Amino acid sequence: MGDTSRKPANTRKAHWKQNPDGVKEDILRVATEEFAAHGLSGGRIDEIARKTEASKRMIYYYFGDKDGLYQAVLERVYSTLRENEDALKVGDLDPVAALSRLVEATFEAHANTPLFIRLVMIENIHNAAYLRRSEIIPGLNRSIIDKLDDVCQRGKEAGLFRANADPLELHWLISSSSFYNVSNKETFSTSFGDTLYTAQGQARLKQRVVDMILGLVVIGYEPPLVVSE
Amino acid sequence: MGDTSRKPANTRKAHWKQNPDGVKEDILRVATEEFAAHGLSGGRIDEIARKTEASKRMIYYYFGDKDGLYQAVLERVYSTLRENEDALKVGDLDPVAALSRLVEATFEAHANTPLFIRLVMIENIHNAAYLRRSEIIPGLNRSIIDKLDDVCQRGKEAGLFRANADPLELHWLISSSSFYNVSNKETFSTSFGDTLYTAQGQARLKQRVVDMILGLVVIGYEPPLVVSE
DNA sequence: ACATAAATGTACTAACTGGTACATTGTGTG
DNA sequence: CACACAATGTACCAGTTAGTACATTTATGT
Repeated sequence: MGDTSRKPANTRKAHWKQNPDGVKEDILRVATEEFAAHGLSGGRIDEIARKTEASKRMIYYYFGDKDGLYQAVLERVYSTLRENEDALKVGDLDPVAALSRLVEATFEAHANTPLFIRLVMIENIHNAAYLRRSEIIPGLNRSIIDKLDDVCQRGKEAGLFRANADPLELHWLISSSSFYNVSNKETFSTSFGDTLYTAQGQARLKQRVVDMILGLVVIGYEPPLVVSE
Repeated sequence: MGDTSRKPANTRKAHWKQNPDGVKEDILRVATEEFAAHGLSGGRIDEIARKTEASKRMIYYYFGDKDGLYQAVLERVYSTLRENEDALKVGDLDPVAALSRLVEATFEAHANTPLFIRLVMIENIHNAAYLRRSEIIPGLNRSIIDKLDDVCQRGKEAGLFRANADPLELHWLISSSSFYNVSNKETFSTSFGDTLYTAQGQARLKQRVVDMILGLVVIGYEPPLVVSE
């Protein structure tokens, strides 16, 4: 093996380091993009193999089959999102400010994770079949409900919130706007123009969602009359 | 093989009537279900051919290719929906009742047309590429905006509505909850249980959405304190 | 009736795509 | 150092699926 005689053919990894987790992670990263872009049936294993450092062989080695890979992608994305949720602390804010902050944070979090949104859209197309099959996901979204519950209780005790304010309903209401904002951006823009999807439009929408939620929950709430932009 | 010598083999159409529109419509009906169920890439032409009275040959004869069929499905569904929208009249209601009715009707219309919702979800996965390519769809959803605009103007003139109430924003807000309610039913139920998707839950959600919108628009609005269920 | 075009049936194919068989290389362990 | 096992590369296959070639039947206008 003289100094020049060694020609490793494929330079990128002349000799592979044993790093299964790195390989798995790389595959998952690429697969997430592929499935988010084209769906489960539209996603191509060969395309994932082409874009990853690993090979098609390794995809099947670690994830079994296409469904297994999709499931792993789904679980990974849900986990990532839970971590984000957990990071948000509003315990030291007064109830109204806390609720306001939770709504804004949810709206922004959705806007910042379009890949997640797309995967959830796709999963709904599959009637949540893979989500249901998952063992790690049920109860994963608990933390956001807990936070809303805490805020609601504090708000009610302070006599600021209506008695019928319900954490689960609130989560649904907040999520619906936040999710739709990302999921239906393209069809909505196509039908009605992109006024609501400019920076100003998005800021205004976010404010409206906050106003709606506060209006529903906070007794005697009057939205700040932000007039001209 | 009985005494009756005439055995038409396939009884359903011993000799076909020339009825191109009927055939096209039949294909579209079946294709709508197929694409709504499995998406564009997941939908199978052979499966559509099997379920329709017509044959695979006729699908290509009338619609060219898979994309053409999908596009036709999309346009047909959007058109149907426009007709539904047009049918709704709220001109003779006072502004608050009219807005309330528009929200309820939108919520219900979405709940009643899951196939449409699924196709829009799928179209968003495709970044609205086919919707954009359509020549008949732009401006098709105009009528709902017109209705909201009319109601807003009447409400403002009567001094009932806030000055910044905006028809497009309102449509977005109303649609978001109505759409999400159907589109994300499966993942939401899986994560948080189906309390909100029982008959009572749905009625309550609908009421909440109405309350939110009225709270945002109607000056001094206080939601009716529907307490116990 | 007859020509012409529209509508339909049958059988086929070319390409794609998920998945696998088999050989090989690297790594930790006794 | 040898052995077992984990990790990887290469080439391949079998089933699926969109799309087509070609022949045939029905309606229609003259």
